[in-house]
Amino acid sequence: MLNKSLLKGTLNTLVLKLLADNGQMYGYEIIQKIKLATADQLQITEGALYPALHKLEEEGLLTVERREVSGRIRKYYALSAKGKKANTNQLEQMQEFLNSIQTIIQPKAI
Amino acid sequence: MLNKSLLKGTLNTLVLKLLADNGQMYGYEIIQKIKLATADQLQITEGALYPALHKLEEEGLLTVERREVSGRIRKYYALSAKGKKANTNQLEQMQEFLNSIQTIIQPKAI
DNA sequence: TTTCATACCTAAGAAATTTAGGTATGTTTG
DNA sequence: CAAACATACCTAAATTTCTTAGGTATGAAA
Repeated sequence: MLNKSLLKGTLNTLVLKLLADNGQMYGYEIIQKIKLATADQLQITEGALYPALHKLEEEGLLTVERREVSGRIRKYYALSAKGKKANTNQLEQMQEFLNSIQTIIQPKAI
Repeated sequence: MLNKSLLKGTLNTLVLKLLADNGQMYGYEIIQKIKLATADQLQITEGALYPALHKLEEEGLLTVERREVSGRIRKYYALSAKGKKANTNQLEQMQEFLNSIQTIIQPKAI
């Protein structure tokens, strides 16, 4: 597990991107997916994800649909039109941010 | 200027790396260097940097030396032995973190 | 002589996350 | 079959990190 403070500020962007790629997902699934995709390097906590999802929904970036699957209730989230635009913007910004970081942390970059 | 929330958690690592590359720097210089190196994309505020430097010093990662240059006082910071180790570790973690992020945000990565 | 750049600082508030709980059902295992 | 584990949701207090918005002081430029 990486330094947790590195994660700050990236969660929303990751969530939007995952929903853009997968159409719809529920919270628990998002957590597992990130763990799996990063070989356990990134472990999102439920205490971070659920409030983040609620906020994104409140802001109109996500739509929700409650569905019962094998006795348990899942809340499936998907991108709204506004969410799709936000995803595009945030991915762009994230990429520029990563490039900026790289210019500094690459050996003898400056 | 990029989304500011993306910066969270990366400042310490950037500072350590800059000091590792440049030997010693003072606060104001660090801010200018980051601006320059990232073509104004990353703008560290003084309110973020100075407390961060104080904390790193308090933790024993940095050493300080006050020097007067052309009528003004500068506080030159450099890495301690502990700071050098921290730099190495944090760079490694940062790189893994960036890789993790990339596996998710690259088009159709999952 | 006023403005801008340099150079340091702090404190209140906001934002994002961690930690540490809680509830409940289904599945696996000893 | 009972206990443990996995699934699936949730919240609230505390912590960390950063922004915002000040403040002080000197030197250079307009």
